[in-house]
Amino acid sequence: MAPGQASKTIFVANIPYDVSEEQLANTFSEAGPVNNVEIKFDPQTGRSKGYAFVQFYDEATALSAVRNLQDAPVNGRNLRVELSTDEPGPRRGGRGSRGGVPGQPGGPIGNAGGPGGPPAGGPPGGYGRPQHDDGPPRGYDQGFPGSGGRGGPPPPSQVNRVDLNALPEGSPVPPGSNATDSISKTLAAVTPGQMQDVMASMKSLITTNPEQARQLLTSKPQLAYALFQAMLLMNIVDPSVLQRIQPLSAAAAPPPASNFAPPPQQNSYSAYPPSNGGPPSNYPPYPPANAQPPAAGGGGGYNRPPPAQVGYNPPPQSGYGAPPPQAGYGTPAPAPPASGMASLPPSAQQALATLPEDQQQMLLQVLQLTPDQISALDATQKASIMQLRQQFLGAAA
DNA sequence: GTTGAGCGTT
Repeated sequence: MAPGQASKTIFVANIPYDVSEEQLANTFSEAGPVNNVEIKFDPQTGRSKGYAFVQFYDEATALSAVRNLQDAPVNGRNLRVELSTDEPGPRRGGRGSRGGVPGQPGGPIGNAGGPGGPPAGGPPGGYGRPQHDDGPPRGYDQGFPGSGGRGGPPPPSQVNRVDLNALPEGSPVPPGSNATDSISKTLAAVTPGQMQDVMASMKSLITTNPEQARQLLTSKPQLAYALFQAMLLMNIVDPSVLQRIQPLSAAAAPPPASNFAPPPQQNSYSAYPPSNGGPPSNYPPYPPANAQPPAAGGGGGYNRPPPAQVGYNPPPQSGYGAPPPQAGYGTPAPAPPASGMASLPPSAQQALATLPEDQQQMLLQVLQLTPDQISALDATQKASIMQLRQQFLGAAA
């Protein structure tokens, strides 16, 4: 290894036996995005050995953690924090497929099976390990499933940085329209390619710099809203997700406009606590344990629960109510108004006017469905149609 | 109580 190489991983000792990896992740995310946390367990007793390894995405953050969280009190003990010196890999008996020090850890992720690791299932010692993991058994992983190719922690050079201070304020909402209308219109003027670009960038930011992504989305709720809308348009997210978050949002805050839900704030993605300077928000110390009991799973570290259903699951393929934008649904060419449009509210007409004609036709049909016709559809179709109607008709839906 | 896995071979 290169001389003077610092480790991305810190060694944390003096951890109380009853502290979970999640708590540690939470604690150390104060220094920066945490890649992985692994408390070491005694395989015989199933008990924590009182120390852990916390991996960050870069050395600087690891150093910062050593400085800032040295002696941090956790459940009545003061953590001892040092840069880790040892590698988990090859020196221990096995033939090291992890030889040496990789430029980047290919390590903490990509474990196929479930064996090994500390007994997460049922430690005899009566030490109750908080149950949160399911899925990939290795460590506390950050990152999204799905496309993108690389699952591992990005090298610092690839970490996305957004200058949050340089963001434009956005344009004012035109009179006679509301924010959600404006967002819909803006989206309608964006080509699928652009939309995908934005998605990819956002995904990348979330993956590499979750804290900033959180700040971004929190401080620019219109972005969050637009992204969600885009995901619906692109069939990345099933419209039924809407049904699930809507009551939550409505209960949490009064709707800003007559339309539906504000951006999904702290729903399933309260990843990191505010390190500093973030917008005010209430964080639970760590995600409440109201999750469904996972099957005893997993060896290694703790996996931060992924955002519930909002994965990259391609929803229904066919027979799907919403118009899947085939090609160029973004062309902002103002088409001549279709005939039935007069029956729509002005804001809906405006929104429609930004769409290509074939889409206008389709939307008109959807918007003008009678309740009887709608109720004849299956649940999925109904959901997407309701979504469209709400989008274009607002309260009139 | 204080520096970490083993499986099994493209």
